[in-house]
Amino acid sequence: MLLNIPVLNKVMSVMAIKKFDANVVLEQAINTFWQYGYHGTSMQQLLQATGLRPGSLYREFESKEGLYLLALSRYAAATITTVNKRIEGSSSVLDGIKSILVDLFEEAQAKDYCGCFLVKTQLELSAHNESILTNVSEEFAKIEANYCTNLKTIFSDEISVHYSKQLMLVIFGIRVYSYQAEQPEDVEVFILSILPWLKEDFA
Amino acid sequence: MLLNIPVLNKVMSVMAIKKFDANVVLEQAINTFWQYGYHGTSMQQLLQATGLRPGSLYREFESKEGLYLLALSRYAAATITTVNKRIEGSSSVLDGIKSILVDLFEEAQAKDYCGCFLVKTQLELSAHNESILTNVSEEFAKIEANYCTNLKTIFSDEISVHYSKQLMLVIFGIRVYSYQAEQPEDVEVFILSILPWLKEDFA
DNA sequence: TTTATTTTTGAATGAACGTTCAAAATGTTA
DNA sequence: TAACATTTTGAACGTTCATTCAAAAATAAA
Repeated sequence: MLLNIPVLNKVMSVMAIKKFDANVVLEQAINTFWQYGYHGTSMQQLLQATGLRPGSLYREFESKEGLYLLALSRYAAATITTVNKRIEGSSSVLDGIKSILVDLFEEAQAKDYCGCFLVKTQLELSAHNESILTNVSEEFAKIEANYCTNLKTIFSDEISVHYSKQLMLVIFGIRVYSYQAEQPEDVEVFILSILPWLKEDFA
Repeated sequence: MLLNIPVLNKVMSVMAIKKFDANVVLEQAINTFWQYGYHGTSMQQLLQATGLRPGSLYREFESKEGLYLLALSRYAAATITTVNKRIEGSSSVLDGIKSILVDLFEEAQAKDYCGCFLVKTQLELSAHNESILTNVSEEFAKIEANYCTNLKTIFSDEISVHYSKQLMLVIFGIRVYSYQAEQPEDVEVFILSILPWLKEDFA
């Protein structure tokens, strides 16, 4: 295989091909970190999960922390994409948001449920690594801004800002409350009782 | 000092006195674990925080895990006590609850804010230790039941159950959302917009 | 085939981890 | 003072941690 990457007027050829797909490896790393946390995950676990040897993993990702940061930003990007796809695929913005919240509750019924990677990172690492805290906060700000943008197609700017704050708080609440045993009898009713404006559907 | 502890018809005398107060040590351990998490806290840190030598600490608490579990249950007990004292010291149950929520937001402004020890434990250790997960869930159930009991002095049983669920979700939400930068302009207004029933004051 | 370049391998490394325990210190009783 | 029960001490232990790097393998161009 010849890649023909022009670098400084030269043509580089690749003499050995990577045996692994970095995207797949990242996905596996996300799942491991997500479940066990940063300090709770050992390199051994990551090597096992990815099937890589230490040398290869370090050549590609620099360090455990480097791998974690990449996993984190990958996860954050996927989150926003998922939200928007869900809203687009719904009959209305409010219906989309409502179904996102209902799903959060229902995901939590899975026995391997492990909450939100961003939230877990925030709580675990806020005391260790200020830059990660900033990093995660920025991602949450993006997510909130994204909800706000969607709400502005229905509500005034002021109300959209307010509702998107409520939304974030409730999402965080669901993310933690879901760990507790049983689901409310009717999840949708419960959500609408906290965020009644989700009922008014301007579709 | 003679303690005179009767054990099996004998009188035991204490020949050497403990130099530390186990309650103080526990408090110091709580603060360290609370801030850095279980895996993020090393025995070295705990020895430094408590001023104990490894032998003394292990003689008293068995292991790192033993110390953590004791710290956790101590923290949980203090939580319920604090809630009830706050409600008792308020002009009404609803006013007490409202002020608890407002305080949660304001605590988060402290630069050494580290959220809720129980929530952090739940998120960090749910994948490692099923018994801790159960433990924490039980504590949350107690806290929810305690809110419910207080609400029943005002509302019907059914409504109290419902409202205490809302309350727990919102508390979790505040606990996580607070990490994000700025406080809402008017915290009380924000809280009342999510839990409007806190407004109706039957004092 | 030789040369060139990149990737994989995996044993080895030093540091940090949680934990132990024999010896010393402590303070009361006899 | 001697005998004792209890606590403190802290060096040492074996393990696991994240990480490294010289050597081998892989692949394509010359």
